[in-house]
Amino acid sequence: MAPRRPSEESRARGPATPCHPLPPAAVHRLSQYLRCFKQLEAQGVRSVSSLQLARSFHLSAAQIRKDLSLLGELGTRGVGYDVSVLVRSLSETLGVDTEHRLLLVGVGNLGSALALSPVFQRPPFRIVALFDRDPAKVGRVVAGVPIEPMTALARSVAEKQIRLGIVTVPSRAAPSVCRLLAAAGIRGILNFAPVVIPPPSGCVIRTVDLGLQLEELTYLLLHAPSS
Amino acid sequence: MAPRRPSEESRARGPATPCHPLPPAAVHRLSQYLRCFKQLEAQGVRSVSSLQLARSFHLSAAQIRKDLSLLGELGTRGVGYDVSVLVRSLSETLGVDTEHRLLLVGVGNLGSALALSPVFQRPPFRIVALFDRDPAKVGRVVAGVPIEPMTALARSVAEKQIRLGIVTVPSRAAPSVCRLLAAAGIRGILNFAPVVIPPPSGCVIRTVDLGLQLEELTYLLLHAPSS
DNA sequence: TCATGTGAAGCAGTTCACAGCG
DNA sequence: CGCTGTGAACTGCTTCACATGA
Repeated sequence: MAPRRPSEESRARGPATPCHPLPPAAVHRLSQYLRCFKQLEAQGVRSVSSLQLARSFHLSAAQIRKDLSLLGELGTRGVGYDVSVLVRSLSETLGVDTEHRLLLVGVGNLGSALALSPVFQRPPFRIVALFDRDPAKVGRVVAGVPIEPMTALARSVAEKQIRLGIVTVPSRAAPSVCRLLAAAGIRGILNFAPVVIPPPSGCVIRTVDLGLQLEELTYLLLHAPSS
Repeated sequence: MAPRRPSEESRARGPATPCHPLPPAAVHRLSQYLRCFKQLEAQGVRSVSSLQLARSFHLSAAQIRKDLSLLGELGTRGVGYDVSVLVRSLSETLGVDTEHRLLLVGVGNLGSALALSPVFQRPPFRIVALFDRDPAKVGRVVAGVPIEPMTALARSVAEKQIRLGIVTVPSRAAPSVCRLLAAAGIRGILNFAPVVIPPPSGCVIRTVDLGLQLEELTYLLLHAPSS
């Protein structure tokens, strides 16, 4: 079924990333898997079976096999998967085998905290530019990066070739900031303001909404086991 | 279609919370809808049709109608929906018509930022207790709440009747902290540490993982329109 | 023999099209 | 006539069961 050429040179320089239209649900899980594979790698584990993985991840073994088979035949029948192969393959598919430079707009409490987060203290993600509308903040340095005024945004994006952005401005300002980023060439945005933002063309916006997460929890609390 | 078993005890309860087993995907959207309805209400809008809503939310009208019909017949045929009815009904279903007291463990950069977030400055969510392992932080006041030592956790949960928790501790500590919370009686946890945590019985854990969100974005960047 | 990879079955969620009601 | 509410078709994801190959 896999519409891939069974040529022997499987690790050739050519696109081992054959324009995958992976199911979104699978992408999410692959990301989780990658995290766990890296953990196993750090522990010195060389090989795992789908059953072992299932127990660690609290998922089904069939699910894991199907997800991994989407990337090609990564395992060895009768044996299992080689952890380092998994890490390499997943990293490549998800696009995290190269560095990604990010900018962050809105250096308030949340913005500062995110900029200082461990995620950005090692590859592949690195924050290389900070912006804030408040002139009093401009010039201050957070996480080793100086805060610039909004007027410097477009130029920085072009110069530093930034394609990803994080938006931690008040809800009111978020839609216009996202439009601004998209216009400057940003291709993907992680937005922390609790508002629905009209998606600019050519730019994906993913909103992380604390209140929404909490409401889903309260629903479960209300309509789940043991009242 | 909602009442599959017409002769059961479906009308037994007065309140419109008939032990809904709503699809998780629908719960997520209802939460989003509620946000928008509140916004419309604040703007003075009294009535909307599913088509108008679809345009504002960037969703399909059929989806909205189906989701809302899960809660009963909230609309008026030929007219549309009454905004205040929607707000009341959704709030009740999601369980946000009453106050929810939360605790937060791990008052570092991220923890402090979350505690100061606008979400907690008005109902229904309120942070009423902070905890940190670091003795140097104990006693400090953040967002009007004093930081307590971990040893005070179980007692506070019981005394203040807290059922929800936010965990912003380092990944290493997160699993044991979650076990601790569950043992103390916490029923739902929002975890910000990028680790897979074995779900304790009787307690739902929802993990918000920044790195995971970013990886999904990079995948889209890599395998989506206009390279 | 073992665990993978995969068609096929099963299920959930979404979209469609129209019946029903104001 | 307009818009909701909803069975029915449809799509896509998950689970199953087994053939495949080390």
